Amino acid sequence: MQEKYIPQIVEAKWQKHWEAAKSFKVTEDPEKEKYYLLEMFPYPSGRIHMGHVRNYSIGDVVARFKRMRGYNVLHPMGWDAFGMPAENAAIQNNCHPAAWTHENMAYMRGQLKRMGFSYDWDRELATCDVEYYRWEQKIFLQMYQRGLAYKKTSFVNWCPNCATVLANEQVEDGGCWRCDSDVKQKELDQWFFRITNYAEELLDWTNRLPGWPERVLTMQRNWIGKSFGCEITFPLEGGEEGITVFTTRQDTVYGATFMSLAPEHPLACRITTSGQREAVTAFVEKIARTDRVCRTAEDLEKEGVWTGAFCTNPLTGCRMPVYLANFVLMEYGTGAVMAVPAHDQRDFEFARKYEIPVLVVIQPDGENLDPATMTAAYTEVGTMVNSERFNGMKSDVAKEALADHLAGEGVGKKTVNFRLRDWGISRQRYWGNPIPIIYCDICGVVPVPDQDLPVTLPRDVAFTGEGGSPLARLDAFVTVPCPLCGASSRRETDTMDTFVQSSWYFLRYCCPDFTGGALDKERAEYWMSVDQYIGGIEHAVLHLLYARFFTKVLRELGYVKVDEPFINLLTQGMVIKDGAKMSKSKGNVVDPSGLVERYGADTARLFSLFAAPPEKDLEWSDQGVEGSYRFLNRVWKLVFETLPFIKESSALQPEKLTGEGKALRRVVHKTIRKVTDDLEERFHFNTAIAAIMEMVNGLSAFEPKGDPKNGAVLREALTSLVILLAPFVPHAAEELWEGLGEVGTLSLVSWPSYDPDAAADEELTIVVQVNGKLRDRITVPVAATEEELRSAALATERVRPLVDGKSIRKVIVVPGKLVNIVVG
RNA sequence: GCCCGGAUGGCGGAAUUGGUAGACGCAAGGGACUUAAAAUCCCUCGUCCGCGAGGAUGUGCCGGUUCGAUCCCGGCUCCGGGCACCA
Repeated sequence: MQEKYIPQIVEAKWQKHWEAAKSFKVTEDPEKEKYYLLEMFPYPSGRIHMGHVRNYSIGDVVARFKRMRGYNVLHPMGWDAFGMPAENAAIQNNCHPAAWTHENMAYMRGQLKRMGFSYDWDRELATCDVEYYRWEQKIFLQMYQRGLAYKKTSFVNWCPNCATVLANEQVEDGGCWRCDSDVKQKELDQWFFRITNYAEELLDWTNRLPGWPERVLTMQRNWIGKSFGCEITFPLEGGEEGITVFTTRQDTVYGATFMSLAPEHPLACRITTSGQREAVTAFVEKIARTDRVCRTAEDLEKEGVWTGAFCTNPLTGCRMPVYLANFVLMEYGTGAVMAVPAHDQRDFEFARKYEIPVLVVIQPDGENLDPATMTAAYTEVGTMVNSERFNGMKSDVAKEALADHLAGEGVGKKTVNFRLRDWGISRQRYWGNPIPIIYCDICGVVPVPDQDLPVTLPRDVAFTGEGGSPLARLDAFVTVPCPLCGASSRRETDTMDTFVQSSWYFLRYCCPDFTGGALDKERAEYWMSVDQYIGGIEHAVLHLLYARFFTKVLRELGYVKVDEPFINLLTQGMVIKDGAKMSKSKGNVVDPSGLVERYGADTARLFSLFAAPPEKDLEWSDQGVEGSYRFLNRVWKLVFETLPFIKESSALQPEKLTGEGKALRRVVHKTIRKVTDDLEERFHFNTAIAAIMEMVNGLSAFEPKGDPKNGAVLREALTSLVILLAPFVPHAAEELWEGLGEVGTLSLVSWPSYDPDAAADEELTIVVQVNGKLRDRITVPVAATEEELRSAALATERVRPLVDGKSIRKVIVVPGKLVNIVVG
């Protein structure tokens, strides 16, 4: 080995070695226990950033550690390669999204390889490759056959000037991001996945994923939003039909004084009286002009319009005017709300504005609400009033009783409702997976037949950003004969949401070269589920929920057997600098390439692992990077300078060690224990590295290096040190391993186990407290009995004056820890 | 508003089950080496009092449980995140 540590040379050497030897290639081996480690795959945006470095460094430590622990480790990497930025780049720079994406992938692949991550590159996949997305089309059609994919109309953001659909993030202040025109709501026919079918199961399993962070599970539970209540039907005056509402507050039904419908409610138009028609039409149109973000803003003023119609409260017979209200959402519940102004804040504000009567049906304890003087709705539990037979009951008890009563009267029933909505997957974009559907005027919606799959994305399209999806303007793509009747028909030109691709990529990694279908069942069964998934908290809901849903769908379709895709989840914190997330606009971006050029990949990895535990935000520090680099230099120097003393060493005879040699060996084995625990149980890489640093400090200070009887123990210390470093700084560790004269690739050697006897202390420091205050420390043999501890503690010089002349009330002895003397 | 987190030296953080608070690193100060600087090595480093031995105090604030609380309980303050007209 060289005297001087030159990371650039060392790293290039070992990266070449691993690549040539295919050190990290894995195959399914039933004899070995598998471990599937996965980091969220990147979007090929151009170059990797510090967040990637951190995410993938964390993952690589785990992968390398588990590999050394003897697991058959699947550690793949690929590209979330479809998406809008590629299309934006095409519009702006006149280059094809495919070319842009492939260039980025090539560059970023080089960057990842330069970091020395131990991926099985033979399993690399890109979701924009037809060999990937063709299977997704097949899955889509299977879902369609089962009714899990279906079409319905839905609203999208629409720029009338560009004549194109906008994603939510392309709407800025209610205007188009490119031309600033006012964004309108446009109703389009779109494809949906029936995720709501799985709401109950998705919710249920949140209680069976102990390896997930609690806050992610909480977010998912909130997102699914299960609530218990009743459906109640209010008959419409002068008609057969009624309005059905969902409510969780059936205890307030006697206080319902009007009805609110979503402006989009199908009944809205039909029940409007001629006198109110003009006002209602104006209101509905106004709502259609508001974009979705404003529509659901908190501070939006409650507004509505009376339809001229009335319905009847089925319990009181009370006549209730039917309004349309801007805050009622068609997507939730039934799109209709029974309005109880006395006990719902929104209804209260609405009633005050339109001078609708307020009727109190729940009184708080020790108070007497008067509708005339109330300034806010009372929403807590109280005593029922004005509610006939339920008067005097506690409102929370009445909830149950009323549910039964409504059912008995035939006007309502108990029900549950979910906040979760079906997943709209249609995107009016080019750079995505084409939805394999054909529309025929005669046969209707026709799935693309199996033998015609895949529907490949045509290359020769023009990108202007105007006039909608480029696919829709490509006649050669759109016009096809109907597979059933042969008549000229049209292809679906929408592509799938990119979240669809990321919902099953982890399954395809199990068998990326499989040509017989989406998944090779046998291989998928061997590897699934993912044992450890690592990625950013920003995916807590959407990606992680969709992937769970998709796994369940694929289970139903017979592709996999598992219920859940990810057993353990680690959500790593952000990389921040000067207290803020790194961003171009803040000018606080640290480019990984510059860092790697200057210090090498090992230093970059070491710092991002040492500076903070993985789930916390990491504050970037240039001086901290220097420190990590200094540490590696110290390790290098230590090994290099100790080398001459271990050359001739004989076999290690632990029982013959004494004094400093024995103490050194104790440090070594304690460190192995500590690092193993931190990696295995806790993922506390920062404390593992701290322990290794302490061991290096100990080794550097070890004086009798030249004593031949210490040669063997020094050899053990150095080889252990290098192995412990291997998951964190693999290149330097490989080189040092070779320098020590060891054979084989370090990345593939076995992780050491510690010797409990060697790690055991002979003496312990015991703390002596008087009345809970630390007064002295005593050193005792490990085997000291409680009685010995007690008398030793009482006898020390510092303790005696504090105890003399006072009565000892109690002595608490905690073996191995402390003695506390309580005097009075 | 609701639901989660979190608060420890100048800074990042450690303390794994209620038992030595501040490991490890960074920064800072002092010293060695050098013509000099860089690099490297050694020492000091929570605060206050004391020449010193040592003492007092200290984990956001107030209180409680306990022989003993960064850790458990109750009440607050501040910071971060998620959800937010969800009927």
